[in-house]
Amino acid sequence: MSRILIIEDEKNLARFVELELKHEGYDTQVELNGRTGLQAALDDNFDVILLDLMLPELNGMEVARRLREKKNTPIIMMTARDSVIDRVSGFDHGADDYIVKPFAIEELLARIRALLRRIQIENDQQKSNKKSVTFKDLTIEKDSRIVRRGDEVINLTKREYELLLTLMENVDVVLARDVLLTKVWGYDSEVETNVVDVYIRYLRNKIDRPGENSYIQTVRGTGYVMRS
Amino acid sequence: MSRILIIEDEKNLARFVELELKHEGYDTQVELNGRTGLQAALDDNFDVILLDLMLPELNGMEVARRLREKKNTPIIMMTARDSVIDRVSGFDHGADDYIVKPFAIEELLARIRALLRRIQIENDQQKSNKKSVTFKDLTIEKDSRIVRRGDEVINLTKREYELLLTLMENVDVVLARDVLLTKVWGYDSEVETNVVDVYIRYLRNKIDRPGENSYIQTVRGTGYVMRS
DNA sequence: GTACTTGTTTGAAAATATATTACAAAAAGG
DNA sequence: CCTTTTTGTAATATATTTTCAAACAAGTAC
Repeated sequence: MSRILIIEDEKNLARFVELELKHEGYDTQVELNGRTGLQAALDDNFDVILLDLMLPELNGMEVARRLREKKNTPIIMMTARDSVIDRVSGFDHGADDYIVKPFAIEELLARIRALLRRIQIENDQQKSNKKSVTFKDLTIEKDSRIVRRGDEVINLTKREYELLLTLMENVDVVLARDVLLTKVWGYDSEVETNVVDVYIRYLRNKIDRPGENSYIQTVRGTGYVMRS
Repeated sequence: MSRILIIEDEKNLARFVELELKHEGYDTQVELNGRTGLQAALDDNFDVILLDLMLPELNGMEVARRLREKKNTPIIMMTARDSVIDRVSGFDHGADDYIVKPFAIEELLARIRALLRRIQIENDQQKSNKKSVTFKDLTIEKDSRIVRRGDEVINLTKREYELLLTLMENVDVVLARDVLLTKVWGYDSEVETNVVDVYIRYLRNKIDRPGENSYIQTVRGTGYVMRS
């Protein structure tokens, strides 16, 4: 079930849209001003955000801009009647679609469906599309499988490479040993979890510089993480 | 078993719906007008209220509005087809879903199930789905497991972290020692309840500032709580 | 005030988690 | 085949955490 955040200060409209969306089976949340709306959008992972342009405390444009610094949650901007300028700058600030008030609920529903579909397709494509991954001065070129620390090329074995890639594709997410095990060794692997530790050590030997803190942090009792 | 209140003046329809709901295993009660319906809804704790829009003595909109002043019992509004205009124009009545008469009983059942599920999920999820949790100037980022008091990062062990998270996901709820034990140490843990006290102390040492009141309050004879 | 209950603090032992190492088995590359 | 490299295991060492229990402090009831 898709989750939709409604940021709208006109309570009646917010309530009405919420009801309609729930009726359609979406999971919704309403925030009545820009500040709490932005907070909710950052704290939580919504599939779509319906964002009013005119908001108290923090206007819609500003909410979109600040959200975009951290996240790519798709935004449908709700603007007052035909202000073309708003439209243009709305897109500039990271809206993915817009709808002009007053609108028929059916049109909104159609736009949400279209956006969800579009995002879905983009996501599928994008995952396999990123060509390189970076963490500080470490880079991985996926096509060539070349790993560099600064200018220096680092030779990794297959397992080492995949373990590092997994960690680097999840910067700031603590990954438990068994998660790493299924991601790198496969869901049906029957190796001891200790191999993860051993490979972390191999990686640390190859990528870290003596005296400096390791790029790969241990979170005792939980797993490993590369912290930005 | 879920309890459902049916507020509907057409006796045949009310009777039919009641029968079907009982057949599905719900516990039901019927009220035939708005006044007694509202009274019943206030007096008793139902899981869902089926509310007809057109009612004698007090119409559905008014029932919903007055109920909402006191309670958040989920409401499914039953509207006639031609009152669709009502919902579009300014309605602020506090329904959680609606169904248009005449409806197939299966649709009603599906909407009740969906609503019950939604409520359930909302209750749990608001806690566990968020990426971060906040209490005053304390924040927890769940992915990275980083805990901050203001700008300062606080290092917690696994147990400390889970205990704090549990307390912060239940702000203003007093949690008994044995509840904390099952939530943090697991339902089959066999440690003394005193370890909870010990860990509360560790947490206080790490998160409180000298001279200030502790963020974690003791409720003598009961347990601990973080009060907002 | 005294007895009693409940919560706090402590230090040390026990349990656990992680790091490190050496080595054998398996795979890859000639 | 033989050599080299990679992979996984197991044992040991080290570091950290968890737990317990006892002493102490603070409330509560009489």
